[in-house]
Amino acid sequence: MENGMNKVYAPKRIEKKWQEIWDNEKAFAASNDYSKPKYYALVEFPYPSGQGLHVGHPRPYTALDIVSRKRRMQGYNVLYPMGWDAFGLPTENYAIKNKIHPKIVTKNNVARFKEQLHSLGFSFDWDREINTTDPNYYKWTQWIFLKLFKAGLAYKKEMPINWCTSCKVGLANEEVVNGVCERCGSEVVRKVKSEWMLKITDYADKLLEGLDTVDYIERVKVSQKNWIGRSEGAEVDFKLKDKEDKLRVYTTRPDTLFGATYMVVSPEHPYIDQYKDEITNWDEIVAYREQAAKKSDFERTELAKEKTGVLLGGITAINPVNGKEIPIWISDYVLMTYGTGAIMAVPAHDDRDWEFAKKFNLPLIQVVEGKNGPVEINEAAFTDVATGKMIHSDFLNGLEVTEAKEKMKDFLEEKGIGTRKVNYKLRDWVFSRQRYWGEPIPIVECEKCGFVPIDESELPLELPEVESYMPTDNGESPLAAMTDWVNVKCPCCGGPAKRETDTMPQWAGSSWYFLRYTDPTNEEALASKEALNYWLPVDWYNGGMEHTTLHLLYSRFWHRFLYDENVVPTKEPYQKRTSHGMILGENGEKMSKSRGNVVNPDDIVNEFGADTLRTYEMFIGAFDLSASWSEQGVKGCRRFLERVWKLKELVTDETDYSKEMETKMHQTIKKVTNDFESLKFNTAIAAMMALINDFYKNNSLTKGEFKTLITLLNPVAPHITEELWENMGFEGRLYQTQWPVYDEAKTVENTIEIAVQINGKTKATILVAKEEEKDSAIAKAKEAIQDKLTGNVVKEIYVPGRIVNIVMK
RNA sequence: GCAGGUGUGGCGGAAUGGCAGACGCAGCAGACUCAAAAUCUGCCGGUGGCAACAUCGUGUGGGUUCAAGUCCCACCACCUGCACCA
Repeated sequence: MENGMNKVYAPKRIEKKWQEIWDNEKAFAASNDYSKPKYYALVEFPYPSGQGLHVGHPRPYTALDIVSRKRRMQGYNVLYPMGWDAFGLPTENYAIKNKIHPKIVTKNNVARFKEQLHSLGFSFDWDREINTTDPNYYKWTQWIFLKLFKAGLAYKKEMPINWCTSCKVGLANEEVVNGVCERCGSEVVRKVKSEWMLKITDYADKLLEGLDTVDYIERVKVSQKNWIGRSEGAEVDFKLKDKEDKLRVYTTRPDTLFGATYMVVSPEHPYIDQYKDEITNWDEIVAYREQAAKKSDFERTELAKEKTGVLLGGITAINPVNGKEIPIWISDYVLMTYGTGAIMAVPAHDDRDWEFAKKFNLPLIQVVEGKNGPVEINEAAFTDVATGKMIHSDFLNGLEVTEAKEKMKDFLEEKGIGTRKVNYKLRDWVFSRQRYWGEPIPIVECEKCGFVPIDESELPLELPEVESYMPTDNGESPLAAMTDWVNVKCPCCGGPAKRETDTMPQWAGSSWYFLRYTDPTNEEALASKEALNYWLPVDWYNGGMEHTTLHLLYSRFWHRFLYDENVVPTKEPYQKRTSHGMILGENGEKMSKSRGNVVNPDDIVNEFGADTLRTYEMFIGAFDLSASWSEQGVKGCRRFLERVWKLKELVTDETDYSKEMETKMHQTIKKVTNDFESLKFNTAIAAMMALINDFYKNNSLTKGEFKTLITLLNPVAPHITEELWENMGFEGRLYQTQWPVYDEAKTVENTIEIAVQINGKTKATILVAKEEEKDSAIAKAKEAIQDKLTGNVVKEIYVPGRIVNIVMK
């Protein structure tokens, strides 16, 4: 029991001791006993960078560690796994620079990360560790790709890539900073390359509908919806004057068709070349197209969005509803990649069209007015759909906008000049990378048979050893230089063929990793049916806001596809999704080397201990908001743990709760239990701080009270509490103990202090019984404020347990 | 511009429509100490008052209510995404 060494709280010794014990006892291994209730808690697995663990990593890890530890004590079979999202650019760039195999770089980084995570005492099930760069893992990433290919969801397409003119390398968007190469600062241009694409757009509606069935925090749902960007409208055909061809446009406002005064096509629209001979100002058009093509994404978004354009001379269109002849313009505010690449412009009721019309002096025709009469359209476009009423629109006149939309759609379909149409902002997923450090795409290109998938039995298709990890001069992956790897026989006809040399993006391995954790060593399948049936869906997934669009959408897409292929049992992978806020430097700025405000978690563990770091990161503030680091705050948490440690000297032999502390104990259990499940770790810790302040005030506490306290605190500070448990001679291990339960009836004090107010202002407080009747409560209240009852009492309000309010005139 | 979020002491932050500022940090005073650190005790939103107490106070302006940080309307500021998607 008590010995000299344990007089002083020494986290270094205690933490190492318990980490070893937990490892040896496999304390946190998820069981394969599928009869127990399960709980699957998941945090985004890290990219093992060369910098090691950042002080931001432990925030979400500790949060779900708390939930996992608590759930285990409540009798759940908990799966809380960890792994490595280890393919990626920084590793590859490091490998290029230092001429080390990325495999070795990854191995070293993983070892460092693992040691750091281990030192923080997370209850991960290390037996289920996975690594996306392990061929036994990416075998199944490739397997899923083959399934997508066979289902017609993977295809090749010419796409522009970012090309650094100096490095002669294709760059990821993240490597292009302000239009120049991040590494060398040279100009980055567009270069067209044939790329693998995944047809995520086929799943737009399914991904949208699925959101209604899951419990994601609101802003995550909203950004998923915005990213998919569904809009309902119509496609309408405008006849070209004196031609057979029709110019098809997409619009969400078919109701405003009578207000169309011109049309705009994107600079890449095929009609421009098709009618080259009839266009009267061809030179002008060519010049404009060149200028538009040169604009980088940076210029299109960051710079002033002054409208530009040229008139398409010699060609006009006919408005199908009123037969009016209108001009056609070319402008880069119309995108070829959305809708039909052409629009009808209604400047009176669309901000962009209005701006364009003002600049080029084009006419405005108002077709919608306000509910209560005319509105001015010469100052700004009138775009209010909710209150608009149709005018100057023939058969639509007098209708509200929403009615007019439907009536016009019916009309268009009846007359055969248009159809209802749904569009999405979501684009297909560019799946190729011209890089070495990624999963090889398991496809062979045969001159005769085209793209042929390799046979499943040949998976994993492993990365070959190469001399250099540099992409080639013409922008191809380093794999392209490996001719004996590239040249193969066609699996289909046996003729000469070439392997695909592009690799998959980092998003691939992370799109299904949560499935592998359920059965990480399975060689027959990505996971067994039994394991998937039992563990899915993930009950709680937490990750950063930066992943709420792409990673979340991509993994939901793959999961839904695997559901359709009958591989997984649930439509949605994650039942609940939360996001944590960033941890900023002491100065309130983002932590970065250049700002010199980076905090290394190792230093905190060394100086204060892992339990202090964990407690501090949970106490720092609301979990979903960003928070600034404070060394003083860390010290405060260490002080709290010291006070918990020293409490053992005040513990009596009594095993029950004491009379005076009983209510407080039940209240604290209730608060901590609920707060842990609703991300309110800061208030849970505050409640425990308040509890020990009471113990110190009383200068004593019972064994039962201490037991409950350290059990409640265990998920937050697992080492110190386990040590105290052992010191006190309590039975077994703390991590194997039952989570404390509270009695609702005992969470309310028998005598309560309530406020007495006059006209809502507190004047005094009185003591009343838990079930005090209204009459006697009011009588007591009046007695307490006797001298202030000077007016006519018009109303007496009693809220049991809260207040008495006397309303006087 | 659109969407989402946030505005409360010196600071981080608490408050199912019911005593605003729990808990922590910093600060001040005291105890212990030769001294410092650590620890312990007390105080700690503003103004007035020796005090009891009074009065103001949750970004701004209105409103609903016996009662508003909390609900409604209109604004302001900051943060985070998306950004010419017809």
